[in-house]
Amino acid sequence: MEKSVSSSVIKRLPRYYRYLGELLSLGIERISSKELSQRMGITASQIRQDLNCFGGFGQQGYGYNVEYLYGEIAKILGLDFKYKAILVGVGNIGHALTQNTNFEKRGFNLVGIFDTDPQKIGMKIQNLTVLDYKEIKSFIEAECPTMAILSVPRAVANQVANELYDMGIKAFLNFSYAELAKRDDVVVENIHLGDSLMRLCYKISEKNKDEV
Amino acid sequence: MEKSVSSSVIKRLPRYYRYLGELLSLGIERISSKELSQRMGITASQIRQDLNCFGGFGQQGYGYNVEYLYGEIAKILGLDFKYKAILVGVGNIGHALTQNTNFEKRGFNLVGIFDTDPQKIGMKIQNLTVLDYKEIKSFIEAECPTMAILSVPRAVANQVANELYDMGIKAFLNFSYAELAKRDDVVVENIHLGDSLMRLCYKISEKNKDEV
DNA sequence: TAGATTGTTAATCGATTAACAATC
DNA sequence: TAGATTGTTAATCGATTAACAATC
Repeated sequence: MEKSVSSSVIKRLPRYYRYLGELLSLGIERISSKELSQRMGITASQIRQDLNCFGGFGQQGYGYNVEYLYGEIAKILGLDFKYKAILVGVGNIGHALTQNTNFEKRGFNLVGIFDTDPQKIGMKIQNLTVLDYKEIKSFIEAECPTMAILSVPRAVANQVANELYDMGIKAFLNFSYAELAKRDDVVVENIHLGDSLMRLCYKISEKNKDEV
Repeated sequence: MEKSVSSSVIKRLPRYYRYLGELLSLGIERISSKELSQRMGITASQIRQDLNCFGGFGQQGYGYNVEYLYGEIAKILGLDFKYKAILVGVGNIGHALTQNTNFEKRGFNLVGIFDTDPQKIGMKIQNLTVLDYKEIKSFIEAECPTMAILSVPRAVANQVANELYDMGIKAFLNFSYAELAKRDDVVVENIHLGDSLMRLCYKISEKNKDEV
């Protein structure tokens, strides 16, 4: 029904949200697109265009109320509703995630952790106990989580994703180096650390070339 | 001197590299832009345009030799040269990184790990001992690392980055939630896990709207 | 040679920036 | 009211796709 918002805009939303959160914590009440643009290093035009994809949140001659806009972006992102999430694979990255990430602040509620390794099953992580992956089906049926964080080895990533899909999970945060097969009714965010390293490597190499 | 390649193209390079690596391990010798485009879910035109930013790696009527192209992209990315990297901050994420990431394959060589926490200093991680952050200056002077992985708390991220900059480090892989101040002679890759979570949250919320 | 597929130019599409009337 | 700044339309810019001549 609604005209869908371009992915370029979506990618910038969390960054706006972060900056506004910072302004808020600094006690700044209002901000103009011009000042925000200077802080963020983008154009004021882009900020106004981006925000107007979702509605008019500002006021002519005044700018934007920081607290209000912060709240509105939270609503746009869907952070006001906490989706249930499970973590599949307690590797180092999976483990690190549970410790570092404030899921609650980013729209999620971690409700279950799974692994196949007997050494890990039973471990306490945060306020949760690592469960046997064999129990995941009944768990999902009972709890109906929306999202799964995939932190399993590359070789089994697609198989696990398919199993979870069949159990009803249609959203993935994918840390595995595998590329998940695309499906129309599934949303995925990939975090490929290796790709980031390679891009950085490229940038360093380019810079060095220029200097020589 | 060279016309610089657009960042849209750069972003795709690691993905090409991954796909080619996979083809290589499958024993596939040659591939046309058409077939690769189908596998990757992009257009053949885009693949040819992207590659031709760097040179003509294919052959009319034949396509691309997988092994050759794989090697060429590695060169473009700079993976053939191993830049020395240090890890600053042995939080969970920092620790996880050292275990999971095959730095060698992505252009880097991890040569030092630093923290300020006495409990962590002296720990053995991989083949390295965690050193006191106080010693980092002399270490950098001796080893001349190119890149630093910043895995420190948000509050000190910019301060640490500035210190490292003054010691000569001009490339950062930033895991901290802070946004590093931009400098002309510094290259940065940011990994903001929180942003990925929020984007996923947005996508889930949008999907749910459509279904209602 | 005929067929296939590249490299490259031209056409299209989308995203960003600029401009300005509306309005607080 | 005058000044500031938005929301929005128009202009520009860049990236993607299509087309095709070159060539293996």
